[in-house]
Amino acid sequence: MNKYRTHTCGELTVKDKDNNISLSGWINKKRDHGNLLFLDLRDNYGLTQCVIENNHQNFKEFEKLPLETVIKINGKVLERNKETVNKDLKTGEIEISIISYEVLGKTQELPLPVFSDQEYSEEIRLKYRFLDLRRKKIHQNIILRSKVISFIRSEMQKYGFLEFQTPILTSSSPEGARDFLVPSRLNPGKFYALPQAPQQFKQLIMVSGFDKYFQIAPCFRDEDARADRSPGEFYQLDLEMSFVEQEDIFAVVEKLMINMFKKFSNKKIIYEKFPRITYKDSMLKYGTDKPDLRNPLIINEFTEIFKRDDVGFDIFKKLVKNGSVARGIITKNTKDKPRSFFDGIDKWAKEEGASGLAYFTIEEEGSEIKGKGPVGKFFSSDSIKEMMKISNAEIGDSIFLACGDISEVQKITSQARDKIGHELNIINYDCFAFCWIVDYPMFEEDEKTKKIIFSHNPFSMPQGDIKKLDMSKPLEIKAYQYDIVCNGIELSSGAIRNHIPELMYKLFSVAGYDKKMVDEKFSGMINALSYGAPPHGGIAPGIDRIIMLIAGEKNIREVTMFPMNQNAQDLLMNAPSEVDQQQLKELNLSIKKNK
RNA sequence: GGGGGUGUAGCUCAGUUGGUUAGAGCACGUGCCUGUCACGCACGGGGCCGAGGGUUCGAGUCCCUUCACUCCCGCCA
Repeated sequence: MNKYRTHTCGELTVKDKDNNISLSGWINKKRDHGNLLFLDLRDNYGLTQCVIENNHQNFKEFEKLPLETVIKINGKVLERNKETVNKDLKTGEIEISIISYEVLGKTQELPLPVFSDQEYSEEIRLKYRFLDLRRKKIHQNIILRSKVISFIRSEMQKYGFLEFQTPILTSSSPEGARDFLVPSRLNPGKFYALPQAPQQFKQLIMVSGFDKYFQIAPCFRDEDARADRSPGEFYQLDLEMSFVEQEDIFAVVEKLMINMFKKFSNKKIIYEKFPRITYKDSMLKYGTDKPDLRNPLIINEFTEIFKRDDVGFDIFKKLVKNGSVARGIITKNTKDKPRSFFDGIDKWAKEEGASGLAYFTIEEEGSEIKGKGPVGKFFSSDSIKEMMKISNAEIGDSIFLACGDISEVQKITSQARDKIGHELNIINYDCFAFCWIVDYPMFEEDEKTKKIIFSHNPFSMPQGDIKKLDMSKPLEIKAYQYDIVCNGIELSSGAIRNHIPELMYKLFSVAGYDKKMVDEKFSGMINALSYGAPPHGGIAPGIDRIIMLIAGEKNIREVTMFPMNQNAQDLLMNAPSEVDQQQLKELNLSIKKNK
């Protein structure tokens, strides 16, 4: 028999009535009636009410045990009478009459209460993460995470994927995020880098003939944090398949996502066949490549309107003349919304750093269509009709307008979609809206340097006839590159890879890398592709974000056991920390002190 | 690197227009209480009001600097 317990705190029922049992766990809560004391004992599995009376020889001493003390209780299972049953507890029909007990782990005064639904500062939560993790909600989130990961493993195996590990100490790559570097003792002056993703390795696995690979892969990127982005490290479901096209990848991932979200969440999945939206359309209609499709609002292109002679909105007309674009959002039937609603949106836009949002409401006076609102008077009846045609707007709807350079307008209209949708309460938050964003451009122009750079992954396969690709117009080349987005959160990106070395050199040369540089920086990859590489492709959904969505959490720390804070510090383990001079010496490093 | 928010008891927070001894709930301590499940009641201990400087007769409150946490922008192929 186990020394500490015969049962867990979540399993005893009336069936165990009159049995002598023992439980071990934490004192979750005490209710001390002076001559009678109730104690809720908690472990990973649940809560059991234990009771002790003042005729017990240790009653006085027992009363003094602080919350969160770990104790073992020997006792007898009693059926509760009808009036005292607690329906909220699995074990609510019984209680344990305490015969004897033993303190297994004492506690100091708690820096944060475990039994409470209060919110605590991140600093205290992270410093005492082991206490925080005892709390119900986050404890359940972490268990959910474990279950989701197990589910992924078994599904992937069912689909015929093999799980492999890839190196953690690897080489620095010139593209992408900042690397974490690890100095090499045996190779003074040289560094390993932690992988930003196992990108090259998974391609090498395909070249090695393994056909279908997956891994719950740790990824390391030295970039600043966000609510949905852990600093330092995160996990991806990294997968890669040989002899496949884009559609084959989509089929596997859609199946996995739908099975997973259905199994672990009750929220509705709006589109079981994920809609495909081209990057170009997404940027136009939603102003971003991670649209939240729960929101019905759509951005409309109105630039041409401001070239008309019967539109007198001079600020926008002038901007448009100089190459700016004008786009707008229609809100349905908002003619009776108070002025404060419209001005609130405008004010908000200004706070977001935009020059504000102009607006008017479409109204009918007699048979005349008119714009009502601060800028309504600048639009002729015909021009409003044209805008209504473009946007399917009707009488009683309102139009919010932004004008500026294209990236500025995309940004503010995208944010305005969220803001207005939220204010109008037209977003159904109780569902999942997945979509694929497809046809990403291979290259883009760096806004500052005006250089041509890879827009996503340099290893992606360009679309079209490979032999006829026009490298003189690189910005027109699309790639077999795709993202999954759910509820406005980018879950993953992937691509069909370029497995043809000559084509790789060509594409790299467009981005300013000559053959020598490519050979040097990507020697492993290029070399491998030169010895018979299969066509292949893959994707890498972010595990942490998937769990965030399923758990309904807004912050990634709520689904991460031991996260770092925003400054990439681990307050529990005190990392990063200074190291001994001796360690530095062995690594051939010296620290330059900042003044 | 830039912008916003927050910082008051162990924890979560209140603190008015600058005004005398800085409050509440939980936790902790003492006492009472035999059916609670957020048990109840009474009493008590506990404060560098994030730190530093300034304005003022007087600063938790106003100003400046700085630190911490957080959200956002940049960044994240």
